[in-house]
Amino acid sequence: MMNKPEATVSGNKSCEVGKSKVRDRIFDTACELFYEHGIRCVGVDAIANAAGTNKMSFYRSFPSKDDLVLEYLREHERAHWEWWDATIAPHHGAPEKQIMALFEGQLAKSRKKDKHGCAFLNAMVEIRETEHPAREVVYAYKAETRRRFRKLAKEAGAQTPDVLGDALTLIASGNAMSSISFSCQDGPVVNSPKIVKKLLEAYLQ
Amino acid sequence: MMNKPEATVSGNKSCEVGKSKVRDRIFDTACELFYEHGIRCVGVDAIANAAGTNKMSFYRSFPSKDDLVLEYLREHERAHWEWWDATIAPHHGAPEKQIMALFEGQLAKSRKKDKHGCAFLNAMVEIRETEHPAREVVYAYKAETRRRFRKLAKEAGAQTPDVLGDALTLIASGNAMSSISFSCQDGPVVNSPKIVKKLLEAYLQ
DNA sequence: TACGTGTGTTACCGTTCAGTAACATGAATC
DNA sequence: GATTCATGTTACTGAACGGTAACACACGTA
Repeated sequence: MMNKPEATVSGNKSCEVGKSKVRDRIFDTACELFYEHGIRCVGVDAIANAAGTNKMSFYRSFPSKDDLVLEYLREHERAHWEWWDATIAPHHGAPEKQIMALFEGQLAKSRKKDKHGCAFLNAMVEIRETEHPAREVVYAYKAETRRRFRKLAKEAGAQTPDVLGDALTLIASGNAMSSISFSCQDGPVVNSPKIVKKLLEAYLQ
Repeated sequence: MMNKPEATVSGNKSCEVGKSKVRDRIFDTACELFYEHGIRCVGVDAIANAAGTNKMSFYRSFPSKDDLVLEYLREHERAHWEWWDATIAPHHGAPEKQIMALFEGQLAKSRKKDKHGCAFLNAMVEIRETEHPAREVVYAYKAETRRRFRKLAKEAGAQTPDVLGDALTLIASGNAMSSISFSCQDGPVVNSPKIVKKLLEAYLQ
């Protein structure tokens, strides 16, 4: 269980161009199902069927469900930082605006699709085996979030950047949590941009 | 599944005095195991064995695992509000102090035993069936938390008590989330009292 | 034509888990 | 002593799930 695959298929052309089509379909389907219904609720059979294939093809693409879960989290991680970078990019050199953009973006996302909370936290709750590699992805994600918020706070000129950074980290976490535990349309997340603005005022003189 | 039991045993003495001893042992054990390892990870057999009994005795006390889960959450709810009331009681009439006491208390708890996040949120992640009664307990808990923080903010004299209340709600949620996703000793939660103090200063003139 | 490769299909295995049936025991009560 | 009631014990059912074996087919390429 949980050993590195190193490619079951090794040197064929389709693999270099775009991996396998079936594999992609399975992976995309799994990501949706895992986020919407949870990791443990979604079986291998269900994923394969929803992807229009079957369990055997699943196991030709992924050595185990655990490997798929790990890949699912890594993909979430990648997409998240891509979103983060794209969100702050238009305000280069203006850390306060970057921070505001992040929280407005999070609010916008919470209105659309992120109805099931934070994929990383959900994974943490569902996977309790301490040695499971998925947990390290989550730890890394949380640590990186904190680091980035503290960095932004420092760039914004806060006297206590670590404290402001942690405040932003906590608000962001709280937002993610809200989206799963409140009927989404008017949870506390709607006030988070206002709150963050106030925090910035308070901590930047 | 999930029907009201209305007491399998009805009129014996031991039931009126202290319910059944076995039942209590099972329930206490289940609460610990559910919180530590998650609801889905802990089977009925494991609970019964850890409580020093067996599955049959379990099913004589609880009509189903789902009923036990529901009771587990209600117990968490009861204990939480008991803690809340006890925490703010010494500062009656001083809402600012009450708020600070809550967050200092949360920090103290996070240092001790709450290493596995928020029991309600965890349940929300593990139980995805929308019709499951456990979800309503969580919704109620979150709504009540928000209501209480907004009330405290109002009593403290905030111009925008709903916004300050939501800020406190978000920080508290973020704290709970931190305890599951950071190596606990120095997550952002350690700065939460400072942050809350700053928030109070900012919102109360 | 022959072959390799990716995929579909069916039928399995072994395990875990919620829940039940039937019976045994031991202590208190009448 | 007979009854009652809570509890223990063993064995079972049926379903879900992760994972595998064996075989069939279709298609492109040499």
